Amino acid sequence: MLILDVAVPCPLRRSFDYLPPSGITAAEPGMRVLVPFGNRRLVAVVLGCKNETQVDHAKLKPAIELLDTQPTLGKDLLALAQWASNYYHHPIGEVLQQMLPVRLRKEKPARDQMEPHYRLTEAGREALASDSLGRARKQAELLDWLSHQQAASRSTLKQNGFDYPQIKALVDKGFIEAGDAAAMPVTIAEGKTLNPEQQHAVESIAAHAGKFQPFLLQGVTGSGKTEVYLQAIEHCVKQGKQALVLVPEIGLTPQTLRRFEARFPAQVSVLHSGLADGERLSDWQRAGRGDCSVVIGTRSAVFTPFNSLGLIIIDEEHDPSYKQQDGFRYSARDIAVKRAADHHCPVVLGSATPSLESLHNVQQNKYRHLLLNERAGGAQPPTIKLLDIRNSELNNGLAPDSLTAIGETLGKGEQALVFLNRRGFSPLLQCHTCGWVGQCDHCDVSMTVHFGRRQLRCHHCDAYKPLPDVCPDCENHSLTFKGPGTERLEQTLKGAFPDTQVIRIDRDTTGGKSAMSELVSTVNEGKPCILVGTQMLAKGHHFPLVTLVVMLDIDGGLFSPDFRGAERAGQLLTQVAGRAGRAERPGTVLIQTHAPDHPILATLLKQDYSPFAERLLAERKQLGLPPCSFTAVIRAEANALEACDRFLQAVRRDTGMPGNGNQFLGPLPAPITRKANRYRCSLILIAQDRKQLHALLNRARRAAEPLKPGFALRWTIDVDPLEWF
DNA sequence: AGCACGCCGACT
DNA sequence: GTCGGCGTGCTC
Repeated sequence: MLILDVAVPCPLRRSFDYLPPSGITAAEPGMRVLVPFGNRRLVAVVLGCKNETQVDHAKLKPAIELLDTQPTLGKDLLALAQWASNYYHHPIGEVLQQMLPVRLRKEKPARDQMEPHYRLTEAGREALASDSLGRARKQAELLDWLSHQQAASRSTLKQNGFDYPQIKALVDKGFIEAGDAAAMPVTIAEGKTLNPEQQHAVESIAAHAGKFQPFLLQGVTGSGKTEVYLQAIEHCVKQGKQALVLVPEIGLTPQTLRRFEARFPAQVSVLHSGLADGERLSDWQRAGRGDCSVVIGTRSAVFTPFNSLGLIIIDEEHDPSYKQQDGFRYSARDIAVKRAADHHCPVVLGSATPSLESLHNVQQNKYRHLLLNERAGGAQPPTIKLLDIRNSELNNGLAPDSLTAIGETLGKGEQALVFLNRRGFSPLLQCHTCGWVGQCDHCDVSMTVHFGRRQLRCHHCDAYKPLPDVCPDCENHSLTFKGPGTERLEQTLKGAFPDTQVIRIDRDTTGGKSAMSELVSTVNEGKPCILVGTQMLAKGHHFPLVTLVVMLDIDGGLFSPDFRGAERAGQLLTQVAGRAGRAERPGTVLIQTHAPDHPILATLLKQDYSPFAERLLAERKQLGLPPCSFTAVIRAEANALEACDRFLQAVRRDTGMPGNGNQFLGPLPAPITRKANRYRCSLILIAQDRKQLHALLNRARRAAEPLKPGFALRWTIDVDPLEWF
């Protein structure tokens, strides 16, 4: 009797046995099946076939329908899912569900989505040369654009502002033709000349083709990491293999994308969250067929199927967006390294400010270190100055010296950037008469004032209410704003420099689809202006005319209760500093601080990230914290704090004594105890090696599962957590 | 996670 | 008298 072992997308840490659908006598692992589950129908994945089952035959149900004729998930991805399920202690069914593109999670049968690729015909080339399109301006633009690209898919054309009617018109005129991606010629555009450091990096990576080897490519801003990626990919593609490039969530800027597309015409697939499900599926399948050479994508792209994977690149590898922060809490960076090992290929982790994890791996000789210290075009590193603001009169967070410096910068016809990692007008609304503060009804935090919207908003849940005119308690007109946010800074700066454009960049001003790129292009028109923004400013985008950066609240990171606070602060500072000054214009970074003698700032002042990181690493070693130890967090969430605490106490007790340097921390209540009306506690597990951590987690799981908390209590496991709460 | 089953308060 | 609140238990 044929029995299917099936992974069902539900939070249960096991698979389920089913009889095959009627008429089906064979199924392969990796195929999707539609199964009855409880009283629902779910798309599940076949893990394997067997002849017998422990399950009572009366309970056994037949599957409804086999949805694939070919396995959707190949052996490699299936094995990766099993590995990830064990590593992250997450149910296999949910892991597999995350691997599938959204389209394939639904019960429609899979159909290969072949997206046509367009290229110029001879007639088109002549038409372009003779400028014969006349009034059809958009069509002429398309033709011109395509002539530089060799070929492009419909979605690529759409991304570049060309619509289907224009494509159709040109096809009808015979100026362009459609074809399969596979039939498109693999061409590679000429690369730039490399400096010796870049050359060495590319050669090292290329020399390890076909072998598993991680590289940490550490290069200061402007040192040309991308060119190294491109040429390493070129080697890979020339051997007929595919490359995967992972970028942080906001790192997929149009500039970056264009650079890849220009180099590998018609060979790049893009996978990111903004894509429509259909487009996503088509690029996913295209990669699986081997019809593209390069896949660029954010976190989930690490699960893209490949025909022949030859290289993985993880850009800005320190970026926290690689770690999924809910549900299946995987790290795309770590999974990418595992995938490279499975596929016997090199993997490059690139960053100007590497994570301590990766630097530790270099020290352990697991990763090879490639350094790029030279800045392209001989640009000078910025000068970093500390501004002691103790006892200084601040104007909404800005020190007088900062304002002076901004004025001087504008006077020189240059641009200034003011960085504050706090959006909104003010983080606190308080009554000067009775002391009332605007607090969230659902979380233990104060609400942020959003002046433009005349609202109080909670930054931890989606609560908001109208901004009161008088104190809700004592009805006096004595409400005051405590502390600045980016919105307030914008106002202050507009007041101080009335003739200068102030551009604010944060989540509130970049909400629209193209808002961000519009703001960026306004800045890069080159007129003197002041940029105000949150950490969105620190990533991805280049502002070549910014010569002054002012950082307002670095202290928060330095004294953060989170053990990664200092690492984050240092990375942020280095990245933001990298925004200042290019080529011929040296930059200045002003750091406002109450702790000018802080040793971490002192180390960073030398304008070198490496000694700073080494110092932190030594500290982590001494304290037995990651990456010098291995951690996991069990979090509990319920309507009452006591319930969480009691549950985690019980888990800790039933897990037993860890010993040998392995230990528990907690249960500890989260610093923001109540969030969206839920109370949260963490139990932290610290182990001396990976194996012990997993042994500990297995025991904890066995302890937690039968506890049946009884209340509406939810608990989760987070392996290699970025935060303890 | 869903979804059903089951046992106690304010409504036509 | 019932509609519906969410506590608890199950899913091959």
